[in-house]
Amino acid sequence: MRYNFNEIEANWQKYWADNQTFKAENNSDKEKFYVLDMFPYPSGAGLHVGHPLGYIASDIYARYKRHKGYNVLHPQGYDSFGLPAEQYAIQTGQHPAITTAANIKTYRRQLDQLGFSFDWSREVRTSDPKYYKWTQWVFVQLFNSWYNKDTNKAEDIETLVSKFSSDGNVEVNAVCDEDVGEFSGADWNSFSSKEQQEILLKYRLAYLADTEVNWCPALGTVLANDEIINGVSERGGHPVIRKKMTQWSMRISAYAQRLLDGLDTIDWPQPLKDSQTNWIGRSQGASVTFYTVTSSGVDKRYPIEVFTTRPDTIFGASFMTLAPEHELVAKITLSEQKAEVDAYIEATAKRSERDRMADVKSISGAFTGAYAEHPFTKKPIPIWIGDYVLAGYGTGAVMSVPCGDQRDWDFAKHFNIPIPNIFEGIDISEEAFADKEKSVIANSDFLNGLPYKKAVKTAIYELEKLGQGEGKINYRLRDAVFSRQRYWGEPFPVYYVDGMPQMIATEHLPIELPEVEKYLPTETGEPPLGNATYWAWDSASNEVVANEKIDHKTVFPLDLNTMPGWAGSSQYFNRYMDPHNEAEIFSKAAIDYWQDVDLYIGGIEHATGHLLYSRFWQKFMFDRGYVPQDEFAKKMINQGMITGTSAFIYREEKTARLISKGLVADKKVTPIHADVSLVNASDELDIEGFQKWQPDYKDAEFELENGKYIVGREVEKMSKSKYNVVNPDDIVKEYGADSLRLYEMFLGPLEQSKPWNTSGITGVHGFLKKLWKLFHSGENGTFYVTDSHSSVGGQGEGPSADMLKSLHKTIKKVEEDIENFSFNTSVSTFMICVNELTAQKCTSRAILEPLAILVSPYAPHIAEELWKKLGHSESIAIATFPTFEPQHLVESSKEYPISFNGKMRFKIELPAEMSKEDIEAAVMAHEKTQQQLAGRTPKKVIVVPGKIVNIVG
RNA sequence: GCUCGAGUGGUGGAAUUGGUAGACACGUUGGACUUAAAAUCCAAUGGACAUUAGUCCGUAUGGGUUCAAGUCCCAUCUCGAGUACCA
Repeated sequence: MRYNFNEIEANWQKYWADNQTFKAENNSDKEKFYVLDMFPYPSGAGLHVGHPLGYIASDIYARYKRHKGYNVLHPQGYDSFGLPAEQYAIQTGQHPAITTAANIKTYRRQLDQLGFSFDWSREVRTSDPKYYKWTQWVFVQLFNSWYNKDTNKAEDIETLVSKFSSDGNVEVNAVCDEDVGEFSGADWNSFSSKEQQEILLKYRLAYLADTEVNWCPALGTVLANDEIINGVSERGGHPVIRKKMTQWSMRISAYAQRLLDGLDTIDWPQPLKDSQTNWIGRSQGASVTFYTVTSSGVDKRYPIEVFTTRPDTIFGASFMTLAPEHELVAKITLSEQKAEVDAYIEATAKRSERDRMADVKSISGAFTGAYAEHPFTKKPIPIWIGDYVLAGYGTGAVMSVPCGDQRDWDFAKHFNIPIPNIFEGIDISEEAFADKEKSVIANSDFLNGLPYKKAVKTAIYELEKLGQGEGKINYRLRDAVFSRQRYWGEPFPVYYVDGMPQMIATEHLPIELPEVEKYLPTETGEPPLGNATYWAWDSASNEVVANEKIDHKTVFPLDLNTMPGWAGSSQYFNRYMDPHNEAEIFSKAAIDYWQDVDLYIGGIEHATGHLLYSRFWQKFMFDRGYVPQDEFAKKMINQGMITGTSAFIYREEKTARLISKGLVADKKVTPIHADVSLVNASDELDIEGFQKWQPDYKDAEFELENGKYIVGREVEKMSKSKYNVVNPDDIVKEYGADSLRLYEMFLGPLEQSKPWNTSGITGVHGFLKKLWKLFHSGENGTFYVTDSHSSVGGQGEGPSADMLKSLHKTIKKVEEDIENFSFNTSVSTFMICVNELTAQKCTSRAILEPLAILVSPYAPHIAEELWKKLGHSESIAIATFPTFEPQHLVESSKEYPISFNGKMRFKIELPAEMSKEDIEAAVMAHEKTQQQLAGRTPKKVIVVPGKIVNIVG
């Protein structure tokens, strides 16, 4: 009887769906285990073989944990808001909801055919109003919160209001905008409601502010820092410019230190932690205040605050540099320098972010004519502006120490500014000396002779005495812009009264996305929601009404922006715990039971986006008492990418002939992608198929080698445009889902990226066939299993000692491998096991039953089929994972005295199944080892057949 | 530039705390079965010499520690990922 995988798989998938086999209960006496995948964005292209890699791994782990007796939560859903559906809508007029629904259908079919054990009853979609109701709700909670530095957590905004009305803001230690002035309790109470609202906005965790944003004209929207790669947009690669706009922002900077500290408490991959650490960019140093010198012609003693990590080099500061955008520039520039400075500012503003980054080498700047007083020497130092100082980092101003910083050195050299040397015995005539650990300070008054660390401390101490500085920690992490000028995203539950944002109460949520005729920005440049005619809020009836009813008395305009992609993905892992709850985001009982994610598998590309924002939201939710854990995922695994193996044909430039790879030599050729499905395993091109696929080459002349056209190969990212996409549907049809699952695991370590190569799948497919054949006798194809449970190694039809050994070796290895996520080596272990059992013609139930359970996480369908044939009525999903019983390998270990060369004696520990003679033979075979052992007296030598495993002592 | 990570056959990759390097699989070659093909099964497969036994060389390169190094240490080279005027 043939191994008919297609039939078997379809049957079991239906059985699992009909019986809701993988439904997780929120009430269970079992210990919980939560295995989470990053939910997919349902793109129009469907899945390729690279996408399910992480899902297969998490499914293996989830099934394994179920076998181990855990109540496993393994949900799946869709991150279904996003740009591609919107752009498709712009081009075709098709509503994004329709394309999204169609794409989800394809995804679901593709996921189902791979046999995943998802609990689909908990499916969420971020674009579903029932879901985004709670995304909007979290936003409202953020709006209604502020960050108290004294308690080091987020608190209800009402606690801030009551502080303001009793004592003003002087005693309040909050994370807030920098431009809040001081006021007393009496002041606060005398402010108008609008003034109060304006002040509160500067404290809220979700706040509205005029911020300089990354504006992408081509996409017509702003982008967060993590959505920009090398100065162009991540999606589409369009240029990005700086622009001031009123935007919603998230005060994630309040959590910078906690986001760093939290990394020590979670088991996440080191590269991922490193990239979050770099992104947060903590740097410890000092803030120093310089004052402008009035005698140089400036009208006032303006303070200029700078941030430095090297306060020890303060005596080497020979000038200051301000960012061209710095607000003081206009105030301090002397009239004779004004023309030059203005020209420079204008020139910088014109340069796009990209130009500025591409052109790091060229040095430019302008002198303001003003001077600042050095805090210690009291000597005047010139104030310059230069675009190497960034407005967005620190205070946008630096004290320039050319002898200790290469950029300052280059700037000083270029503009002929003196470079005083403050390092003992260091030559700085060719470059700056930045190695702080090796520096000893000189020419620096009270810092002379001090090493780096002491010098820093002393400098800060002296600055504090002067009242001109203090130790400070600076973070690179900026607040996250939260508004997008797009259609296909969560609308804000916000309307505006007198220009001030008002939140819509929970009971009136969700605010559903309005219908629009066009998905493009309006002619006046408003976001796409500006096209909606039914988009105003009636605060009397609490409902969305038509724009024409706006009267600014009870009917007000709604916010025209939508939320960014990461909004919906920042709380989905918690919503899965109680996805159908309409009264709460999740019940207390549900979150208390499930707590957090035990294993999260997904791509590292979300390191500074989704994964950072989600940690921020979780910490916020923790502060406000909604969740019991302040990190949402205990363990994280980043699966590698499966790359494609592209095929190339070579067109000779002059003749347009298509030349086989081996004949190209040094001819000038253009490589052209060929569809990988037209190439066989020996890299031979199906010429006829190729011409059918690309009719342009119908008459092309092919230059063959040995009558074949051989293509070139290159490993690239799998993508439609490279014609190297392998569709899992095709693989499943030909080899079955179990083969695909096994093969993706067999391909290599989970965390590593590796190229796809379809021809290798025959190896694991052969394994499954062998497993099948083991218990189906050849002639009539009947299922055959010996039921005898006679003793180990005994006569009759029970399992032999060798069979038990094969099985238990496998149990041990597979269990260890699953716990370590080394799925590739456990697949090899299965193959060895089945080969050994086949050689021994094993038909014993006592071997087959545990083996079926063992294999079932990897190849669930065939395992279920065997399980059923063994006479079980329940699904294998609830079977118990076999335990390793070492007595089948080694019944006991004894110690034997062994002598070498008649001289040395030591005891060895050996398995009972080996005779003393065997051991001696094994040891003697290692002549080298013997020689090397001479002169030492090991306490113990651990031996397995033919091998010395360890020498102790 | 900085921060991580990695270099093992023709290929993907194995190798517990240092303990027979190359498991397992692909590919290749030869054989069996077949009219033929597919499928299946068997054998060989790091290199060199020897073809019976065997010997020598081999984990990017050069050193070092150790009885013993793919594994630990130092230096160099190469590749990959992230980040980039962050003061």
